[in-house]
Amino acid sequence: MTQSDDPSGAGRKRNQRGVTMEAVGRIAGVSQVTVSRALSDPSKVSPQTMARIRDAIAVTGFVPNALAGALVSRKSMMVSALVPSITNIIYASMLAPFSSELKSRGYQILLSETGLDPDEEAAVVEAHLSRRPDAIWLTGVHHAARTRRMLIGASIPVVETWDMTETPIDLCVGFSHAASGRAVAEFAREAGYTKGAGISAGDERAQRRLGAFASRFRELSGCNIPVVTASYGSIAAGRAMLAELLDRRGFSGGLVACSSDVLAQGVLIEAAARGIAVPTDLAVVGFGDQELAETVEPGLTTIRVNRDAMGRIAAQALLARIGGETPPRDVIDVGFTLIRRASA
Amino acid sequence: MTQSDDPSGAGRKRNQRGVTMEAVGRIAGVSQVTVSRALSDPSKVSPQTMARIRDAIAVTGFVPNALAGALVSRKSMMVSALVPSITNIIYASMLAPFSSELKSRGYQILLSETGLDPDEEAAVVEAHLSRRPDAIWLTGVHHAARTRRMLIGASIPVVETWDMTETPIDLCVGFSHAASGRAVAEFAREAGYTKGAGISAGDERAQRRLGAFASRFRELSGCNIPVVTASYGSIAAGRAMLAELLDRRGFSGGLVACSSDVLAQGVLIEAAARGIAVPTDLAVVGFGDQELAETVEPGLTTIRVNRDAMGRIAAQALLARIGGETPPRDVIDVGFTLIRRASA
DNA sequence: CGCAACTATGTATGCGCATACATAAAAACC
DNA sequence: GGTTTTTATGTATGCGCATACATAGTTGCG
Repeated sequence: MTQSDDPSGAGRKRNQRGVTMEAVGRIAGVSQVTVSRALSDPSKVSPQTMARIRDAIAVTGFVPNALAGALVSRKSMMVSALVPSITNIIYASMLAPFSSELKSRGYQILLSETGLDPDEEAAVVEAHLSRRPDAIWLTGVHHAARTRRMLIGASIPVVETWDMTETPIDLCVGFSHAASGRAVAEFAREAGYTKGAGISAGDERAQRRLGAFASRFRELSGCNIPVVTASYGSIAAGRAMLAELLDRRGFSGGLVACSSDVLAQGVLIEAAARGIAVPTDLAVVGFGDQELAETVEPGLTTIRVNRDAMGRIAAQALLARIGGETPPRDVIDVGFTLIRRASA
Repeated sequence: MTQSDDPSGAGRKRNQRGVTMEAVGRIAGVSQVTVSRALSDPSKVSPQTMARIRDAIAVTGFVPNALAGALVSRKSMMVSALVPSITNIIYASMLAPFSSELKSRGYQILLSETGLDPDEEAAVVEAHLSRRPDAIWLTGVHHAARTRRMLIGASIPVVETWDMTETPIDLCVGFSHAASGRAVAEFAREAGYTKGAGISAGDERAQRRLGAFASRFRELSGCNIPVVTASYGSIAAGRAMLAELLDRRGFSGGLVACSSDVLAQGVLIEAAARGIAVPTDLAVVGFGDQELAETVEPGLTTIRVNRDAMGRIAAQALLARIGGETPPRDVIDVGFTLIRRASA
């Protein structure tokens, strides 16, 4: 018995701040279900009752317990989002439209960083699944076997983003990193650059872009080009890697493809510091089309990926799946565009 | 009766993918509680039983339902984080250490963007409280009255960050925006700048910084200085605002204080485009000490705020409160530092 | 050997809500 | 005016787990 052995009537002391629908109902003179209905579908409740319930809610400061609601209804109204890093604007800028699209439909975001390690991702996925999200967003398409198993077992909609695969766990919204690298090589050829080099960050996708760039460049020009790898894509790393190419790799000009705009900005700064003219003596191509690409001097030629669309489309695909629809395609390639500015 | 009227034995069809502790226990030959104990405190279960349970979990792919656990234990192991925008590196870089600190203690982050509108924040706070977080992080100290009421009513630890107040809802970890603005004015005086101007983003905290800068500048130099406001702190806005100052506000040199490093970068770019020498003809001071401040040319003089410490300290303060400790101080000022580089 | 203390497990219960089903009263219909 | 339909509400139930309490079996100790 929760209430009945509390003769004082108010039944309040049992837990300091636990206003429930039961308590609201008692004040409004109705039962718990009626309160529940008033909140989920006011048309099912008479206007007078509605008013009394509203007053009771205001008086008590009642906030419904979504945990209990989720437990019984099997709908948590939460969507998990797993990104490698929230401080990386690339991921954050996909997350923002994703999140806002879902918020407008009443969903909340359970966010975690996974780093770039598949095992860490698996642990995070497990923690998230224990919260019973209604859907889940993953960054990338390479996951631990256990991750795939858990996600399939959970039988919830899953969207993998920021990459392409023929075999999605469920849905995939992204683009081909290899194709973007090749596009830069093809641009280099068309623009007449016969020498080249690459600067990559250490993560697998960056290396895939630069690897594809280098091998396509070789196919088209017949010559091998140096690719150097920084552990992390910072401006400082971009400067250091250009120095490395020039001072120790025998690179002496041509087109430098970078795995991110930030690295490319470092290259521009180092070139300026050395008095190397861009694009005359050195051409630079970035990746990402962040704001800085347009504003640095010279403007940065780069690959634009529609991150906003990716976030939005991923959210819509999940919402459709949650609604039981079978989407026409499991895999959506949002593509990319090479934006030519002054740097190459 | 959940199981007993299912004569087929396995008792599985009732809900496609709902492996429960009950089901795991049936396979391992123990009861539901024993499974619960095995997971929460293995020392309470015999090694043989533990092994059987582990096998059963592996076979079924069981993932505990944290919603149910949270409902009964009244501990959700979730912490809410409310930030104005996740794409703003300022907030994201506080969030990252905050999140990682909490993750190491088993907490997950429920994240939402609030924008800069107090009413929107109130709605988000309500949605979060319905999920019964064990604590909550807010950005800023100005909230709707309803927000304060809800948070006090929820009786959970609350930390307000990225600002200072004498009257925190619960805890406050931040710094004084006004003091940072005054510090720039005092630096200007000491460095010998007698003329000045300000460029602010539209949000209240930015305006507070620039307002304090302008009034302190006036106190020290006796002259009024123009302050222009951009709705949003972008590079393009920084360029446009410098143009505005020069072309329409009669500003002709001296020190320009900007409410963010990004705006300051725009100023540097516009100055370069106009052939104005920095710092000789125009001195520039930013705010935030983002990576670009160190790498742009000339290096940007700016205010550094230890965002990493703020995130970490806020997390630790919340954890202490959750653990029932009474912290020595409710309000922690992490301060700021003026970093002098070449731009001023 | 007898009783206390401990170990390993089980039974009972309810967290707060949504859902299925039941019911009373009012409205609609021929 | 009686029957059907609709409206407004209530009763009963259980989601999956943690917690309090109960109960065998086991060990310790004088």
